[in-house]
Amino acid sequence: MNISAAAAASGLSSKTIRYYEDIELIPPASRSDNGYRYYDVSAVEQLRFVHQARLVGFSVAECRQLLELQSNSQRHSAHVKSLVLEKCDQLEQRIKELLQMQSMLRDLASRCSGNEGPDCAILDELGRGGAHE
Amino acid sequence: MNISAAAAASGLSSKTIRYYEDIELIPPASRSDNGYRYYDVSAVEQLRFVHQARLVGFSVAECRQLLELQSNSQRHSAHVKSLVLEKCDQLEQRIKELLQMQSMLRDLASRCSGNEGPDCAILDELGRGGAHE
DNA sequence: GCTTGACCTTCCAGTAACTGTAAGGTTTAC
DNA sequence: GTAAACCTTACAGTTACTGGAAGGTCAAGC
Repeated sequence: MNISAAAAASGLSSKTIRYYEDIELIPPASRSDNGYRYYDVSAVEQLRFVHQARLVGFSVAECRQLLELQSNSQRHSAHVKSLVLEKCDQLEQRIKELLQMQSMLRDLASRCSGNEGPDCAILDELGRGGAHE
Repeated sequence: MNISAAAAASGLSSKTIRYYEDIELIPPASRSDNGYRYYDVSAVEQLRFVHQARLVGFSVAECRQLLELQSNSQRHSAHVKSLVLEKCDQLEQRIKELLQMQSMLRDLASRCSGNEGPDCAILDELGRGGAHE
């Protein structure tokens, strides 16, 4: 299939597939006589693999690692699992940070009357370095 | 005070302060005779303002808006408040996404035995596009 | 046979928000 | 007088794409 069909089947965009080939995350696609990229079932599966890995939060560099593990029959599944659990922890950390930001924002909003006048506790607090907690 | 003292007082790095000046987020700092940037109390307050706004999740472009509002005595505090509440919603959305990623990862991890063998449900699932939910 | 639209190709630039590094001037302390 | 610790500018690199230009190819319809 051509690149746009492979894109549809994998969930990536054509542009992104070309980009991944460019940075050598995936091997160069084979080509039809006209020079168009051509993808078979296993190539599409690899694209889907990368797409899914990105969706759950792995960076492109980490996807590279995962692809290496996938093609390595000497791998230990414990290694793969530890990458997943580590990513889990990173997400947890990030979620905590976002929750804290959100609570600071809610706190700021609650102090502001939100009317037609210029007096604003939010601006005052930010200027004083007042986003605490 | 010099830039490094201003950095310490505002929470930004010297590099970041120069960068903000470069992109005209903040006005050019005044200069001492030797050409060094010089910051007075109100300049530092502005730096702190930006730092705090970034900390709670505003983009640089949004910081620009906030600084404009801060310097505009005709502002309505309702406007500021609505920016804060909107950012709150965006954070909530992002947190939901991260939670979902995390739950997909946990699900993947739970299916993998994590031992010395190569068989790995995580790699299988990613290849099948199996990170669902 | 020709045109039109939807594909495909490559290549280069831009995005966000910095950070790193190089090359060099200044100040301060010993 | 020299070394450490500042400061300056300018340019490249990071992450993960996305947009756009310029041009080749293919299938359908007239």
